[in-house]
Order: sequence, then C-alpha cells, then structure tokens
Amino acid sequence: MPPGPEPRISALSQKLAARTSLSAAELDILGSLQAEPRPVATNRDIITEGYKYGALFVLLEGIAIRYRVLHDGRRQILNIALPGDYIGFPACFFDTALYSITALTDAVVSSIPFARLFRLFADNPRVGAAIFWIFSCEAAMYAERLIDIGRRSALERVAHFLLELLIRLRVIGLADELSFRMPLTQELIGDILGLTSVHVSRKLRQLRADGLVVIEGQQVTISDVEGLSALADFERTYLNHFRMSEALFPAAAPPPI
Amino acid sequence: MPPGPEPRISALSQKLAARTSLSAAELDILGSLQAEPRPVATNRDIITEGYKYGALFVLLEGIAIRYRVLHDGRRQILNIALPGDYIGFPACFFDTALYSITALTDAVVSSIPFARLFRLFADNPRVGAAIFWIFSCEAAMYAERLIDIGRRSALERVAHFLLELLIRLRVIGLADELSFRMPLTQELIGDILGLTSVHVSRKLRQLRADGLVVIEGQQVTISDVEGLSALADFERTYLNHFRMSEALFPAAAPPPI
DNA sequence: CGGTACATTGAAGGGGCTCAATCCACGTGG
DNA sequence: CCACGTGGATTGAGCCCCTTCAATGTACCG
Repeated sequence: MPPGPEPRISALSQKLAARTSLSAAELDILGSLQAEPRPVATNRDIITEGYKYGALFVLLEGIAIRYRVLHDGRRQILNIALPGDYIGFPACFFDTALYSITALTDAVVSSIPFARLFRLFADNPRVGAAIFWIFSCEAAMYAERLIDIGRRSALERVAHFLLELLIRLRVIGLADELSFRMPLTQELIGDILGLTSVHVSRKLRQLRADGLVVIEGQQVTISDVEGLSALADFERTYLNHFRMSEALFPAAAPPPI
Repeated sequence: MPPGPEPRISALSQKLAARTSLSAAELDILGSLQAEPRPVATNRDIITEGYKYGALFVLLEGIAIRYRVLHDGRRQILNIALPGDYIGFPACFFDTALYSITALTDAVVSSIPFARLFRLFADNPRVGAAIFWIFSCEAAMYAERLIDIGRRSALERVAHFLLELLIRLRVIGLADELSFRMPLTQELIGDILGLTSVHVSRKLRQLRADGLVVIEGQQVTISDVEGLSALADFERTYLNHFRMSEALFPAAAPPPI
C-alpha cells in the first residue's frame, strides 16, 4: 500500500485500537480506504442538506458540527465531529442529505466512495464489521444526547457534555488526563444541549463555583471527576460501554455461495 | 426458498418497496434472512441492557420501545419500534447492550445472526446496501427526535409525533389515510417526547380544541393535516426525504480481489 | 479608537413540572 | 348486581427552571 499521509489517520486508528480488537494491519487497511485529503475552511459546509452524495468522509483534522435549522431560525446541533470521526452517516445514505455538516475550525477531510466501502465487506469482513461498529457509535451518541436533553436538567447536561468531550478527546490523544481545549462558544454549546447561551453561561459558572471545573479561556480542567460524574450520571454511559462486540467479527473466512 | 410465514415479512417489505428500488426478488432475499419467529409477551424484554448479543432482531408483529432509565427513575424512550423495524442497532453491536428493548404489546420477533448479515454483503451487495440504509433510518429517527426535544415546544412535539406515527404506520399498512390506532399511554408519549404525562394530556387536549385532531379511545384521526404539519414544521422532515440514495447501490458486480 | 464577537449579569415572564384531587372504564370477587 | 380496586386521563393551583430582553464588560482586531 502507498505510504500516504501517515500521521493523519492516527486519530481514527487510536480510537479503534482502544475500543476494538483490530490488529495494526487491519487498522492500516481501514486507513487506506481514504483518498485525497482536502482542506475545508472555517464555516464551510462539508455536507449540505438537500444535496446528493456518493461518498462518506473522514474528518482528519479540526472540528465540525451536524445540525438542522428550523424555519424560524432555531438551530439544533445533532453532534460534534472530532478528528477521526466518520462524517456522512446517516446523512449521505439518503436520496438527499438530511442535514448539513459544517467545519467549525479549519479542517481536513478525506472521502470514501460507497463502492470502496462495500468492497471491504467481501475483501476483509473483520474490517467491514468495524465499519458497522463505527456507525453504531454515531447512532449511540445520538441516543445519549437524546437522554441528555429529554430527561436531564441544564446543569446535568452541561456536566455530561464536558465529560463526554474529555473522554472523546482523550481517546484520540487531544486531551490530557483531566483537561482539554474547547474552542466552542457558549451559543454553540447551547445549540447542542437544547439550551440558550445565557443559561449555559450561568450553569458553567455554577459548575465553577461548586469547584467541579476550572475554565481559563478555552482551556477546561475537570477538578472533581467524581463529583461531576455523579452529577451527570456518567459512569455507566460512556466510560467502558463503547466497546465493540466481539460477536460482530466473523468466526472464519465466509463460506462460498 | 422455503414458503415460510409469508405475511409476516410484509411490513418490512412494504417499507423497503416504498423507499428503495429493491426488486421483489431482492426483498425476498432480505426476508429470508430471518429465522425462527418467536413470540414475546407484553412487558418482556427483547434485549436487556448490559447483556451480550450475537444477532439482530426483526419485529414482525407488535410494538416495542428502546429506553434507558436513569438512576433516579427518570426514563427516556429513545424510539418506538413498529412491525418491520430492525431491532438491535446500535445496542447489540457493543460489547454489552447499551439499552433495553421491551415489548409494549404481545409481539413476534425473529433473529438474524451477525454472520448471516455479513455474508449478505458478499453474496448480494444491493441487499447489503439496503441493510446499511435501514440502519441509517434508525439513526435519522434519533436525530429527528433530538431536534424535536431540543428545539420544539411541547405542542409542536406532540403534533410532530402524531404525524410521524401516521406516516410510519401508513407505510406498513397499519394506518388509513388520516387515522390510526395508538395503543400508547400518555405517560409513554411523555417519556418519548421528554415531557410529563400531565403535560401531554394538556397538549393533546389543546390539539383537539384547535380542531387539528380527533381522539376517540385509542383511535387517532388527523382532521387538519395542513394545520398540524405547519405547526410541527413537518413537511421537510419525513414526508419525502427518507428515500434511499441510489448512489449506495454498487454499479455492477464487485470486482474480484 | 471604534467595531465586533463573546461572556456575564439582572429582571421579568412563561412554559412545563409537581402535587393533588377527581373522573372514568374496566375487571374482579362478593 | 354491586362494591371495590386499579390504571389511566383530566383538571386545578402553585412553583421553579429556563427563556427573553437588555445592559454591561471584555478581549481582540481592523
């Protein structure tokens, strides 16, 4: 396989290495699916609602958001995409994309044509299974956010969100043990959590006053993980449960037709 | 292929026939994946949070819910499964299932082992692509619910929910043009929409008072589709956008390795 | 130095919640 | 046939969380 931009696939590889039992060789196969890294400037769409697509994308660098804007201007952000995340599931699989994905920062993406994706299932079923699992993670994050917004208070939501970011960034090597950089405005966080920016400001302040977190500019430090986790009902959710089921892997080479 | 319980796969087939370009033969292949229909009594789990699974399930008859209960008893229902829906994505793809799925009514399910699923991608890529698309629909419904709960008022949510049920039931032949049977308590609806049962009661009453719907027992009739759709910002969301992208289909037989 | 974007804070209002009572349909056992 | 219990729907009163509107502060940048 060609040498390719090796460091760029590291976020995806790190994530899968931590959560699946794929071998280094298999991770390389997955990484080699990607073609032609392409820069995307801040505030440019990677995917635009209503358009047709024939490929998935991988976010190699930067941060992006999936969102929908209602007719009266209210916006709900569905998810934040971090380096190593697949972009385009499920939006791209529909006749016309169901929502937009926009780069929040300068970003780099790489595309994976559907045809290439499907060939993988025949060529390497174990890696194909991992793709399934990656999509499961996307769906599961929607579900977790649903629980968040549907049944948790504003304070719990903000606490949960900070912990989610910490874990996700840590897996891809972009966070220290207890701190990370969060280049998000409070309005953005509000649109993610179904709150107003004003209220996010108040709740962040409350978390600081309670000694649970420290925020200096964009730098966030969790000063009391236990307290924050208890507040957000966090342990069960993310910490250990996002591991791929071994049952997904085919036991041996698939039998002929 | 064996004759099998032909009418039982009809809900899934109807849905796919309406939203994809699969042929009747391909629909049969998809239907033949299922094995051993199994009855599940009311209030019994089909999938239990924390357990391991090696298969997906298809709901052939009845209604089921996916949900999570927080430590203090608050419950969020993630989704309602109707006949023809796949169950187990994404829950089953993780090391231990992320949430439970319980039958609300007496139900019939059928299992599809992962191995069987994966063989399909090699044997029949077009049908394999449809499986991908089915999972995309699950994820998209989570996203739609997220937008609902995050950025819509209680009245809009209830209106949106009734329209969603109407469309979903109509596709599988369980609703007339404008009416359907809804065997759901208001507490259930509340747990779906992130509201209390008391408030659901009030908002349903308001919809009735405004002449938008008529409710007699479990029978729901939409008396003003236009008005209800406008209230719920509905058109764009579900009506025509849940069609499978043709780009997902491989252009020809996959080339050999 | 003025302009823009973002965070912060206060005051007031409202949407949805909590608590509680009532009603109704239904099933069960006397 | 009726008394009783149960689960669900309805309605009212009061409260509180979050929103709205607005003003102020602050960093950054031309």
